[in-house]
Amino acid sequence: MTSGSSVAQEGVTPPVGFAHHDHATCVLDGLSAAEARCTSDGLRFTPVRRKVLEILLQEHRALGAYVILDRLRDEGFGSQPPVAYRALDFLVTNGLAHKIERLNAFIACAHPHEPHAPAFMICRLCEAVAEAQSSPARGALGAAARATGFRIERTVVEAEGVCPKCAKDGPEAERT
Amino acid sequence: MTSGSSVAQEGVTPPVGFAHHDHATCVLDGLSAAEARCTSDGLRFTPVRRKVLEILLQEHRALGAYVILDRLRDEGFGSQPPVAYRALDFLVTNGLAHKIERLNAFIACAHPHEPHAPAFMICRLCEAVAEAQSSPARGALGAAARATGFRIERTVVEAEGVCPKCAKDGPEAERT
DNA sequence: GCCCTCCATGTTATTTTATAACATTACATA
DNA sequence: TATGTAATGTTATAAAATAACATGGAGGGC
Repeated sequence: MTSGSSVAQEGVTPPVGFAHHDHATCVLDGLSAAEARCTSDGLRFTPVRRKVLEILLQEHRALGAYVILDRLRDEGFGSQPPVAYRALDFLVTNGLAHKIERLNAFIACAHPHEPHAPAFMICRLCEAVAEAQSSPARGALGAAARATGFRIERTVVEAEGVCPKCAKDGPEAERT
Repeated sequence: MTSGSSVAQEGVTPPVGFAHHDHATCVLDGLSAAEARCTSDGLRFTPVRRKVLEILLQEHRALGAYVILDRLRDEGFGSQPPVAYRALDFLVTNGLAHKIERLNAFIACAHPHEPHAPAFMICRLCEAVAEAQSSPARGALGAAARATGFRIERTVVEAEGVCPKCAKDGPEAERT
């Protein structure tokens, strides 16, 4: 984070993921935030769940369940699909991770502290994913919902495009 | 919101799908709009593609590829997955249908005339889906993208919740 | 008309993603 | 320690999607 590169506009929490930052703290902060949340909510932050969150925190990209499963196997955990899916389900249910529907893949939550309606920016070149906040009820979708009487409970907001790094690295450069 | 159940607010095109309407015209209009589009763009609106669109138009809900495939088989078309996936790919590519990522399913486009950024409202009780327009670049997501230099090319906006009919039919009534 | 090319379709096989169902183990606490 | 509940391990299978190659049909150039 070189200063200024993630200036907040219009009160938006700046997204993590594209900008330079001390990545080690992402992992440590994420794990301790999760630990705190689970303790205060009476949830069990078991070794598999912790390991899956750690795997996710190590990247600012979405990982498929089977990639996670491979890494679990390498670490000596169970290696059958339900092991990964159950841990992911726990993390998603409790707001510690999100599913990127567009990719059928999962990513650690970047703002595990408060409840929020996440929005994602997915780079189609380097596959980086950054999480921002959305306010779906406030835009055109919210207006349409109010107009029809639809009650929104949950939203999926995902933008596909090109991240600043890839845009700069040369037009349409493929992933190295 | 009893009267004017599809009143446009804030310039929003009212979504089709939840309100009463002459459903036969959905199918006919959809097919002729598609026909027109294909003719003017030099695209081939073949029998399979037409049939898949017709299948989709018959419901205001998203259908999985394998449901579509079953119906194709019933009508004497090929019955292997690629048949359905290729037709769906054609329809989605050309804006005549959309994929609902959250459901891994497909729905006919409700506004095949102009290019648009679709947004969907998905009822978790009756599975109805209505299409609205979104302006993702204008809200919090757009602000985050501008703040980081992310270039948005395509958006997925899907709201899950309860449609007006199900909300009225009794709290939490399951689908009959 | 005939050939040629392109595009669409048909078909087989496989990959990727996800869950059902049941057995076993760990944890809490009465 | 007995007992209930939640988590994990394991087997099997379902659901969604695509790769790869063969066949067929519509149009254009000759």
